Amino acid sequence: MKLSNSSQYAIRILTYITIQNESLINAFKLSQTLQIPYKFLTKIMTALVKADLVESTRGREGGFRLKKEASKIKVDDILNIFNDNMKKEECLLGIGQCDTHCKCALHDQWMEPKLLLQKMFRESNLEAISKKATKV
Amino acid sequence: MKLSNSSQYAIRILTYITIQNESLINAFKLSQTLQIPYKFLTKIMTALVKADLVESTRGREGGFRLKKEASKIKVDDILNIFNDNMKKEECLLGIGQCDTHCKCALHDQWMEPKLLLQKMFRESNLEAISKKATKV
DNA sequence: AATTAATACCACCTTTAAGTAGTAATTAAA
DNA sequence: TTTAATTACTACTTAAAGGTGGTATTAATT
Ligand code: SF4
Ligand code: SF4
Repeated sequence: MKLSNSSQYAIRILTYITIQNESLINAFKLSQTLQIPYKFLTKIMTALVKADLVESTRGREGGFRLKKEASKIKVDDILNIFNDNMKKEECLLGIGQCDTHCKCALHDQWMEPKLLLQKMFRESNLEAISKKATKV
Repeated sequence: MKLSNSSQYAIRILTYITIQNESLINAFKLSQTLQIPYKFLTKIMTALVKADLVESTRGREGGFRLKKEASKIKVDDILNIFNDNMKKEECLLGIGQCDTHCKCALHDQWMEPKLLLQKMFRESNLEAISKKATKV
């Protein structure tokens, strides 16, 4: 019942970049500040670049910045990259394909938290959540 | 954002045993009915026996039955076996040790679904949920 | 032009979850 | 007492996530 490390890291990275609001932040700084293993972090950054959430500048004095406005990047966009988002049909017991008539033992109780999680992921954007964070 | 296969299987197994309410059900029957790989299922059953949720009878005509009343077995008890329960300090972004003053970017939105999930796991018992299930 | 500091890429290693195989122990039935 | 049907135990294999290492590429500085 948790997000993958990649997703957790990615959200923290992007939140931090949003808060800093500098022209460019490099991987070493991110790795140090957020305590994420450098090599793993660069792997994640490459994924964020490929997903068009971040743009990179190579070479000396290079680094990363957001590619869109922070308000346009939703948590869901981040989770999608690592296949870690809460899908409409997200299933708690792994039987799948159920509805209100054909349902598993936990269906009823699962619907409410599931919807809240979907809502949180789909409606939260980086600008909004980065304002709330008091630590990254 | 999902339970482990072991937890999913275990909940389905125990729900099915509760619904059947037979004196003994054997692993082959469970495996067939619930479409769970036989060898993996027997491994899970051993864990359930060791956790005292189920008792077994070995040898010919043997099988499994609940060791306590269904109403006394909570979903949380099952998840605990596979270390898959929602702990009080369960953390979404992996920073840990936060409160309302020192919190991550998603803390506020995470509290509500987290509490609902805790509630679901801690307050649901096998008797109640097995009545709701229309499929296992 | 050479050096340095950065990202990109590719291949590998490690750990954990998921699943499989074989055999021993147990018990009822034949 | 033998056989068949069952759970228990131990060890292995596979797949996926998490993480590391080395080198190529890029670009500003010297
Ligand atoms: S009812 Fe249960 S098994 Fe069916 S899709 Fe929903 S969570 Fe999964
Ligand atoms: S505030 Fe965020 S990082 Fe801190 S414990 Fe809660 S979920 Fe984890």
